[in-house]
Amino acid sequence: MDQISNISQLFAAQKYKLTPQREAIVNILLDNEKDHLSVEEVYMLVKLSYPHLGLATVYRTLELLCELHIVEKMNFGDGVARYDLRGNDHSHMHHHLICSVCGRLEEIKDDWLVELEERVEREYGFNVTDHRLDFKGTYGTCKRTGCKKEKANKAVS
Amino acid sequence: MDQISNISQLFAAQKYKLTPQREAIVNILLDNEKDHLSVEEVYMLVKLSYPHLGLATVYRTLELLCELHIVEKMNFGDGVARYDLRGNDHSHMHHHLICSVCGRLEEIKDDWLVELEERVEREYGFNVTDHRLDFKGTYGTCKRTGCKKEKANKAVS
DNA sequence: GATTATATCGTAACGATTACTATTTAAGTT
DNA sequence: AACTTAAATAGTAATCGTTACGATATAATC
Repeated sequence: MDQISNISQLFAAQKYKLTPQREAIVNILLDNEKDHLSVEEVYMLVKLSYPHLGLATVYRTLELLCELHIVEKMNFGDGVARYDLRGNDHSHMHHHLICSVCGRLEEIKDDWLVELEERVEREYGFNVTDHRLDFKGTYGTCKRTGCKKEKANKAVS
Repeated sequence: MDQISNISQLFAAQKYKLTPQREAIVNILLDNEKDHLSVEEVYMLVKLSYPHLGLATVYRTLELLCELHIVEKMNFGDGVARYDLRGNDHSHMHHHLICSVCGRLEEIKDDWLVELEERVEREYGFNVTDHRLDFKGTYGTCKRTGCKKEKANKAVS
């Protein structure tokens, strides 16, 4: 099933309406799946296809998408909330690599934490429902300031 | 060596002064090592022993401590920055368990990620300098709303 | 002791987010 | 189809954490 009708069903299941505004916002997120957009960035992009849309609606819609576990609200330390589309199973968040030279943010979509979660359960009596794993560091190719240009676009942490 | 003289040396090494205000703030952090205090909380606590201290000084000092890698600035999703004392080796941040029933925040001080960091290096050509690992979930003892009282104190995420 | 740099204080300014009121749109009812 | 009720949007004002700024105080240097 394609993403948008999948999401549409999630809305319906909770008696939420997939209004044109909400659909426009979801499409922006799908079109920029690789990025971690801020509210302001979503707002700018969505205004291209839906000029009349208000900022408050973006905030409300992203909050709703969060509640439905379609996106994850994250904070990478740059003062704005960023939103990350969850996978189709909506189970866990992916892991992140954050380059401190160029600011690039890459995702690891596998779940590397299965074993550690079992260990947490065993040793701490703690049942894990979600996790967050970020690595900060540098790409080998970035050590010689290879990709500083990107930094302006998405400064992170 | 005790913590405060250790920190004192770190200040001196970078030609920063350990003023009475800064020392008062550091002591609050040491006295509440287990917690993850917000700026406002540090401000309230430090005012008990140093009533004249200003809020801006708290912000500046915590920023400085961050720069010296004595504390780590974190964001658990409740809208305020929180600060966590790093270990004595100042190498890596600890992992966190965040209970979604009671809001409790526990630390795992071991580093469970050595292997995964090697894997990141190998598979992604990414050299890790720091990491962040949070688990969200529930304690077995919390499943029956065992400790809701604490929630008011430190709502997280 | 004069000079210069560093740190603090209090508050104003800023910026992201939330709250609020009026208006619009959709859904349900007779 | 008109009426009623509920849900969603728009625009903006208010809130709140954080940062910036000018004035003052403290410490270091000569």
